[in-house]
Amino acid sequence: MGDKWSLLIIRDLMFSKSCTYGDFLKSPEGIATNILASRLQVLEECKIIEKLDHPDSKAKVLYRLTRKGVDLVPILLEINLWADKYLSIPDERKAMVKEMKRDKLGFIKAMAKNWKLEALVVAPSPKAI
Amino acid sequence: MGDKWSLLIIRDLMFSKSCTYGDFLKSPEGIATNILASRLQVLEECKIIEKLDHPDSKAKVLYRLTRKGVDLVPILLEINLWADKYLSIPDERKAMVKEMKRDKLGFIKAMAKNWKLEALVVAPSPKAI
DNA sequence: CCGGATCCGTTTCGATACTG
DNA sequence: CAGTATCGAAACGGATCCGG
Repeated sequence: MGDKWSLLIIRDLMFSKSCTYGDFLKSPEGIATNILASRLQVLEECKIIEKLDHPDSKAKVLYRLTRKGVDLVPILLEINLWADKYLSIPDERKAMVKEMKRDKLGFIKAMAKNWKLEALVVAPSPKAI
Repeated sequence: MGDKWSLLIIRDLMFSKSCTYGDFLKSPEGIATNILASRLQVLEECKIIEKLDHPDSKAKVLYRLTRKGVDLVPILLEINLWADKYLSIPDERKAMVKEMKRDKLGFIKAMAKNWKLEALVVAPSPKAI
């Protein structure tokens, strides 16, 4: 499951707000629908992501990183740092990389914490508030 | 160049003593000769590895990580830590992972240092001494 | 509409045999 | 030893169709 597309899905889950099938499709790299579906399935079987019912509509599905998935953050972080040094990085991600550099451990902890918060926030629909 | 085989080549260069075409072929994963050749070429084009003449024989070729390649160490390290937590790791690598955990920064620095030493050691043939 | 599944032409991969 | 050549198998990707 360490292929290009899986990595991009994980990246989107971590660093963008992407969490639905449609979100991943919109990613600039342009994944095909069949590839996306198969990768999501593999990642779910590996227990790196999990499916949740979307609070708003039955037709939507939420994807979320599991603990095993969140533990991939340090790897993605190092990849970002390397890419920042040797490749060109999209502007929108520069601030994040800067923060990674400034406080690596803090960044990782913040990510893990965000995940717990989001678990609570997602459950009740915004409309229900 | 972030595919399975390229990663394994880099891993071998970093953590095993592998540095020739033949060494990589002997890796337990069993890469095919044509794939190996193509990946070595790509990695060289990306300036992650470089070719050197083998000091002993014209027929041999040494591959070595460049600075850009050595800078991948933190990524491989984090992958090892994750794999150690969630997958089963070969016994021979357990000691190394333990050392990585104990002193992450020290490990990375040691790797970088080793590289400079090896650069000096490799140049003159052992026979010439 | 959203989340997929299916079909199909094209590209890439990879095992083996072979060459310098 | 360090690679090419060949060729079947697998993966990709685009378009389209299906179910809730």
